[in-house]
Amino acid sequence: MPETPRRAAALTGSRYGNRPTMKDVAARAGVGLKTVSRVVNGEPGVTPDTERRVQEAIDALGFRRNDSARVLRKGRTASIGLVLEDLADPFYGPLSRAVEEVARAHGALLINGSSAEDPEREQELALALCARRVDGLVVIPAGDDHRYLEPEIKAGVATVFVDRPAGRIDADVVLSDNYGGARDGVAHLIAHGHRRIGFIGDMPRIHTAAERLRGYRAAMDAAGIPVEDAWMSLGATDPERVRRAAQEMLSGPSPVTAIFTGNNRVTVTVIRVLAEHSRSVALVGFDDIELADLLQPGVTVVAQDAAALGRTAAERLFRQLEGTLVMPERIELPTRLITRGSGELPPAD
Amino acid sequence: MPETPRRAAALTGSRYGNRPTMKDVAARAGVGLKTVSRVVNGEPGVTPDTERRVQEAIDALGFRRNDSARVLRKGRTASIGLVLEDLADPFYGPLSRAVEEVARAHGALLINGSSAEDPEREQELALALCARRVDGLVVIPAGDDHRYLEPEIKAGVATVFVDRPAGRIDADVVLSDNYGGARDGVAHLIAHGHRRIGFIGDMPRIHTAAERLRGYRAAMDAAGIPVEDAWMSLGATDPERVRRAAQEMLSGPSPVTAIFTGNNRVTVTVIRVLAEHSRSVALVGFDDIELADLLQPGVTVVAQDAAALGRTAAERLFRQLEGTLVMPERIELPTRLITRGSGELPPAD
DNA sequence: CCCGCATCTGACAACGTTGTCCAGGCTCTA
DNA sequence: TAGAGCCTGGACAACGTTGTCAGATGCGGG
Repeated sequence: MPETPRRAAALTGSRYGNRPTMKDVAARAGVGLKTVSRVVNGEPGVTPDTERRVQEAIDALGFRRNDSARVLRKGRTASIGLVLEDLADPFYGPLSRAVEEVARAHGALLINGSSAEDPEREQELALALCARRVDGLVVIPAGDDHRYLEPEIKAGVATVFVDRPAGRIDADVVLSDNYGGARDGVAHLIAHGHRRIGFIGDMPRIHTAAERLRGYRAAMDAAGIPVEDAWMSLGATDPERVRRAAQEMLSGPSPVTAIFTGNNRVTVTVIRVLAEHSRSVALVGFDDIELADLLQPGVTVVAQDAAALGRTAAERLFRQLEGTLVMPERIELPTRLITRGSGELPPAD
Repeated sequence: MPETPRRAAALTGSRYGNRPTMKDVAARAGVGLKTVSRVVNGEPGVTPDTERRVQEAIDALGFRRNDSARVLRKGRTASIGLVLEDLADPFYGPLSRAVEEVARAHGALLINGSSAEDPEREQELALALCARRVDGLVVIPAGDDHRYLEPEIKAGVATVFVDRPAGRIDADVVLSDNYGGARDGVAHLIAHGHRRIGFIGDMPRIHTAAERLRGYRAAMDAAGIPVEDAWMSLGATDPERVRRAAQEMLSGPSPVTAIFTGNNRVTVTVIRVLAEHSRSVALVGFDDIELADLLQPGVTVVAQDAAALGRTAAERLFRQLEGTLVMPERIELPTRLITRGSGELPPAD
């Protein structure tokens, strides 16, 4: 015997000590295998007396049904996958929670992972979830090509994209009105007398960033204000870059009197920069921020409803699973301008 | 035939259209089942030519290994469960993400769910995860009796509790130093001249809330300050209750000159109350808050490292799985006092 | 030319559950 | 009391994979 028993056990992977199975319960209760299955699943056709005997055996052995085997047999896992960008981002917390609540209402569990804005990692995660045979997938895309999901979708995995559209495939999408929200936010600044307005956003390859920039341009166009290149800055949202970008806009030959920020992380950094800045500068940010109302001045924002995004997407997912849905659809949720002071400051020049 | 084919398919749950299996791949490649398995798993002993044929068949059919079946056979799921209180709470985001990163490093996926601070839901969730045969469980307890997990732990499910200790069972626990942190925070207020200090915390049945209250009392005791009942308020952390509690403390016969808040949600509400309050009141809060530095004054906090809690717990979990751990242990992580202004205000009476 | 050995391949059982189907026992009625 | 019909219980196969083991193939040496 080349292996100790212990090592052998580790190799064959029989990790679960020796968990009792239905067979064990059946033996102990003196009934057939299928009868135990019936009791466990609350199926009819078992006399109270037999049921009691089986239940006693279950309790005595500490039996718990092995859902892996169940899944294999039934073909449905009662679980859905959520691929998002970063669980730790306060924007995705409520979204994630909303998806979870809908899943729970349908008796499903939620498996989730962060792509860290890396398309390759997104794909890896999504495919791992498919290999687990999740019933459905909610994806916040990091990449812009999702053809890798085509065979999965064809094989029956319900799929909904949120926050950003799918790339190069036809699928359900739930989005905020990024274009309209940004446009209205910038128009708000223009209405308060600003003309030199800066825009700081995320990398342009990210759909939401591009849309919000488009909204900014549209509002400026509509007001007949020519946009200078120095007023726009797109790129990574790390504090260093954003800080530099803001400082440059504020100090150039034609410094901006207002800034529109493209997402919550940018907004937070710009607030810091403005707090150190001598001149008063107006600010409107995309995404709401906790405590935004308590700052001096309060931060005016274009708020999206993250929970509604998640809820809508998950509900659509389960409707796909019910088979009542036919054509992929694009659903756009409105945003809401919340005025708190920073967006109503007059131009100071 | 009593059912239409379609309905029958729904009933038997053959959801996955007809996904190709290894058998299909084998047939198409003209090889044996096991050979396909070998190729898929990168096992040695397959000639390059055979491997190529198999690979072609895999690509042609769009085959993807069914991990449910694999799990059933191998006994390990390469997934761990995380039961937390609320995914949407900004405190749990980073914790969750940290657990995920460790899981990822070990090739495992993360399944998570929120207990909503409901012991019954915690149990339901934890047991559902065990039925899925997760390899391990990270639990942020809502309840105080975890004997229901005993059979699972005995059966080999690695288990670590975080943020709060397990109830009535012996298990690994990773905590912040709630007692010491609160004590130091209150001592900080005392050092700045306060004597009438209020404490607003979560429900006393929650371990962290009780520990932080204990820290408050210890600091007051150490300074020889008798605590009045009206200075302490424990209960749900909804804004209405907290608001009322704060207002009462500030307006009684001996109003407090400083408040220590028991967690992030309480702190946020109290900041709002103080912003409306005429007299200047000092504040130290447990848990850090985004933008706390930008408020006027900045909010002094006792910060815990949520990511470190998650990371430590998850690492311990995987060490349990490796079998290198023997005795359950209690790990306590230090907290850090961050002074920003609100905790250094002098008493105004 | 045949044997032995190494290498590659495939048949088969098993994982734990659920769906199908049939057997046996019971009750009720004619 | 016999037959019909219902109710309960159990034997068996199947889900898709992996571990075991034995068979097939090819090569080199005696």
